[in-house]
Amino acid sequence: MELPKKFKPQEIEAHWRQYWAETGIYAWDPARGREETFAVDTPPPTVSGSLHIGHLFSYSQQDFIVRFQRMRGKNIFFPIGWDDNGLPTERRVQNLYNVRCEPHVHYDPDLKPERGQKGDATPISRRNFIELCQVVTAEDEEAFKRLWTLLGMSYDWSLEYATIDDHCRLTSQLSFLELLQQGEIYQAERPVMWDVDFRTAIAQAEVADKEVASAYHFLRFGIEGADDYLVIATTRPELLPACVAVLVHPEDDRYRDYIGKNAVTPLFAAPVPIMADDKADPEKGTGVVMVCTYGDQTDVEWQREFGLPVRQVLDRDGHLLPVTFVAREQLSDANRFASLQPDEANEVYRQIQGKYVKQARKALIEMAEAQGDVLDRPREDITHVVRFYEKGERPLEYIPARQWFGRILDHKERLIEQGRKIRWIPSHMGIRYEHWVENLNQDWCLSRQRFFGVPIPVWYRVDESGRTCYEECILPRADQLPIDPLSEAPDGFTEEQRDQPGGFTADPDVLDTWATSSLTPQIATRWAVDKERHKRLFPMDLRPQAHEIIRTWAFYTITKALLHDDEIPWRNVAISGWVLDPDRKKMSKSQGNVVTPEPIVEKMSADATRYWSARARLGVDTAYDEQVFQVGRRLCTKLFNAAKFAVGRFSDIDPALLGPEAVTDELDRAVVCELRPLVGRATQAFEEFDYAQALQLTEEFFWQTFCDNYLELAKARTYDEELTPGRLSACAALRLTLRTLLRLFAPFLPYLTEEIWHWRYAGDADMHDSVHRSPWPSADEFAAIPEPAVDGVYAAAIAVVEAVRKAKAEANRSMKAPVERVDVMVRPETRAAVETVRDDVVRMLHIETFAISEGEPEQGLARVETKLAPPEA
RNA sequence: GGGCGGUUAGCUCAGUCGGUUAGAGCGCCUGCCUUACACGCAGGAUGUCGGGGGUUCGAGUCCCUCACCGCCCA
Repeated sequence: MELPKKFKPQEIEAHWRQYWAETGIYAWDPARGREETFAVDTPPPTVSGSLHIGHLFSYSQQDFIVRFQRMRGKNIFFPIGWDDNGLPTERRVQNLYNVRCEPHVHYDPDLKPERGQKGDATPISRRNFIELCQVVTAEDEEAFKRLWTLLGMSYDWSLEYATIDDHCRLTSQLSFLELLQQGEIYQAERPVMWDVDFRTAIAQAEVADKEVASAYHFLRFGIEGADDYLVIATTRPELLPACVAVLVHPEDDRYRDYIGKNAVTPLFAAPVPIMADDKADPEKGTGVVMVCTYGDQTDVEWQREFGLPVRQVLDRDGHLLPVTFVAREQLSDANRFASLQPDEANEVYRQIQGKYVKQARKALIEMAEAQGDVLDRPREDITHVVRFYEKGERPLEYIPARQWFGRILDHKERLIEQGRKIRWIPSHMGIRYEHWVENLNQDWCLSRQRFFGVPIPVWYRVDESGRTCYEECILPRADQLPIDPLSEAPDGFTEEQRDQPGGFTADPDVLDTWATSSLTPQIATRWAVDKERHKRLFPMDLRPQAHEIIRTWAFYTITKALLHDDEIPWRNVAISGWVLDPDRKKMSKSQGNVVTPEPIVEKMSADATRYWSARARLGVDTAYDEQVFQVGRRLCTKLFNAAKFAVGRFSDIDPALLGPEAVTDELDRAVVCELRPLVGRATQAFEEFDYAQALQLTEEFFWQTFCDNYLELAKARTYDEELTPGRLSACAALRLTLRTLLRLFAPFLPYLTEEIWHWRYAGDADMHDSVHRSPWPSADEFAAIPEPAVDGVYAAAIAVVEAVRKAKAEANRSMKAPVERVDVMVRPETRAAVETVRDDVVRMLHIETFAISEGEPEQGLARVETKLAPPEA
């Protein structure tokens, strides 16, 4: 094979990318046993999210570990999927086509909306909407797949899945039915955290706290039967009509006398009890708090604890519902709004009814100002923390709704135990998991009032009066899955009976995307359809992921594994850090500091990109720094050149003459002695998932020991005209050392190492055609090479070389400048080592006279005096 | 407010069990086209290891404390 003259990474990478695809070297072998298998559960990326440099970073980090394990002989199970179901896709479709899903709109088979339309969003049917989602995700998946391939990810593409595909829907629905049967899933009507824009319930894991500007409004509440008032401070005056009680702290002397009386809300004149509770913070506002339906989580708790009435004023869009105030004696279950002055209250409410929260707030405050005796004092601007849906734009509301829930609060202790059985890298990430579980305070809300997701596989009976009987679920058989209850009728019913008295109705909701994403191990093992295969792959060995999804992906996956299999899902979790912008800020689309990955790979090469990722240890955030890519590129160039040279020195010698037994020269044996601990340390680092350390050690050895020193020392012998033992020894040592280094670099630089491998190593009997299936280096390979007879051979050579080089540098002379005389003084015990390397040193440095004497050097191994030959005129 | 992580050369980062004079790369300076590589080679300069206190024969490393930065959770 003719060696290429110039290093052209793009050509090399394109070539080997194709080779890997054709040879299928990354395929999992289902025939091999569990103990020799290494199974990886990679979180499928959200394809509708934008690709960014962080993807390259964390996904290549998992590939380093996987490639190491593959070379250790493991049968790698490394599937990849796409997380396409859920809100990000829906939102992307809405924005892309300017459409809005309206379930009551009829399906239009010819609908072909154009992208980038302006104006009001077009309402389209649920089915049309889902079809658009599928179009968009298919495109996005291609973009991701292209990037992973470009980057050299060693996935087994035959295991590819998408969280909305048939198999994933089947798995997710089966999980739902199993847990329902186990009693781990239940229905309840209760206030849930609700995003008014997306019109859906969400779970605790999807909440993001944000600091926002707000204001306390100080409202005077009258006291029933007394000419007195209390001042409450509220940031949500629009909920005044929903007020059901007033609370103070039991120890708060200011208000002790009011407890047990009734307060009267301003504007609405609703009588509400004044009660005491520890959770009323005397320091906050005036120390008097109004309880509403529902201002926040505490309101929900107070309502439940005190059995307070529910006065729902917000609808699912965040508008104020129509309500009517009546006199207290006319109160009924259907009408819970009491007022001492119903006419006035209704007049006030009419001004805010139908408005959004913010406008209602404004209108109510204006009315309060107009009344004169309602506002106690001017508003006080504050900032406070408000809960948002992580993808939402307006604060969450608490809206009562019937939902499916998964029991997690009952299992907190066990979930913490499960977390402790898993090795977290770095270990403090496990603490974050524990804290998350400890702080859980709600069961998992599983229902989403959305469209592009896995349908909840449930129908309900409709009784003769047309009422939906939620307590009478009709469930599909496992062999019917996946199923869409909105388009399929349950056994024993016909489609005509849908939504009819005496018939059935479908649960219209889809599952939380995490209900499916939490099953990625089960999806990949095919738990739903092949229990035998599942057993052979589960628990998996590794879950690589980023730290922001510990509370979601890791947590829910651990939960599902516990509930289904009473197991941990994986033994190790490797947490990658984030890529920050050069100012150490988190990259985000809104800040405009996102780096697009594909051009980077094309410009820098995949290997250089991977080098950059490999320099960062697990869990450590990294500032985006193009200089590091340059370092990677230089390393590649250096490796290319060094390999080309080394291979060129031995390529015309029969490899049979270049086995370990040919390494007879003491210096060559000494460099093998340097190599041995490198292999040991790099292996150990990799075993501890510290690929960065392995790379650093390898790189250091390669550059300094191999290139700068050993190659130069051995070079002269490789130019011997005859096949002398010295030449053979040098060539054999070069061949073996480079062969080892290539494999140590292979997980990081898969393209270049594969290229070089195929120059001369692919045919080695003890190796594989591909460097990536060849065995990871071990000390056994060098067992046939004895250690040098005397100690310190390599160090002795370096001591002399460094001194002479320094003399040349200080004289501003070329490194090839001839040296008239070198006098080396060493301790007697070092003399033999210097004698050993004498010839190589003399030839390398162009020394005419080389004298060794014994003595006591002031510092270091040797005192070296160098006399350069005079420069030629 | 609670928790976790970090703070080492101008920049980006290593630093093993507490042990010699604290390291690398980039950048900077001085040279060198050397039969692999100038994307290279040789040499050089560069530190209050965030501050303070403690343990120890000895602390970048262990303990306490403070400051600042980031993240997670209230």
